[in-house]
Amino acid sequence: MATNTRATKQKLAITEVLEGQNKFKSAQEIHELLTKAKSKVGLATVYRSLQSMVQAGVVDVIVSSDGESRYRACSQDHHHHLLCRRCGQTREFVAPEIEKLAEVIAKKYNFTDTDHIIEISGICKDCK
Amino acid sequence: MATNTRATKQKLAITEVLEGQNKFKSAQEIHELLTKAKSKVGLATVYRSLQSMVQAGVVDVIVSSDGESRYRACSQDHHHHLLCRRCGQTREFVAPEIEKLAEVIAKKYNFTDTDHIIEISGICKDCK
DNA sequence: TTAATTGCAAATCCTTTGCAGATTC
DNA sequence: GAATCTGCAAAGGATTTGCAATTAA
Repeated sequence: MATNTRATKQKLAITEVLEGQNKFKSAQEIHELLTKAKSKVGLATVYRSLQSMVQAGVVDVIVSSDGESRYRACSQDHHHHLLCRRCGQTREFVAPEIEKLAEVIAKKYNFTDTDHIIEISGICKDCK
Repeated sequence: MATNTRATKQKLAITEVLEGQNKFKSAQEIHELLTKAKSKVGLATVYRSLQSMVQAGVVDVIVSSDGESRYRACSQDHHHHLLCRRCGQTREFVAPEIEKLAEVIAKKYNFTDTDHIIEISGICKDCK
């Protein structure tokens, strides 16, 4: 593939927006953020840029359960969510042990560049 | 929603097809299989049935990297998935340690009746 | 009977593409 | 100046939805 990549205003703007986020965002959301930031970038360009950034390894993607791809600048500390099925409240938590285990499991099956989704749900004490 | 579910020929046909598979299949593939098997079932019905089956917990779903959902009859044991972001191949794994950790974390925040979603993604060795 | 389910086609939603003009190197 | 980008609008592909007809209970 084209290992070539030119530094354009659009790509810089996208990179900037991505770095201001700590959660995965969809291409459409990124496009909205750009618009709000007065950077006019076409939606198609957002998609194309994100694509090349993923290939270049500077951006991470995940596909959510509704089939939408979500992007985030690589290597940031991430956390996970604990969700109450009744009231919808969420809490964030960090669990280094789980991170490590996930890594070990991936390695066991020869997977690299790993990422993971861990969501725990239950009934919180207020709803009990 | 509707916890009600009627036993229709269509659902039976879908169940039958699913049970004859050991790999995740997309709704469209399942629809094709049905057609080949001389079971005329509308595509919309396939989607709707799969949806309710997932809710009922008798079918597993995963979303592949191209945004397509794939379905498979649940296997007995509780397991998780390792997904290759590039080719979409999946492997199942069981990790009692993770189960335990998830439980511990939930308890720490006073959550009960817990459940969890754990998906690890990466690039498999064939795609590297 | 009657509420759930189906099939069809139209409608959505996210994403990709074709192409002419604007840009970067 | 030439190879890449961009923007726009049209095209694609998966999934959903409206609605009248059908069917299970």
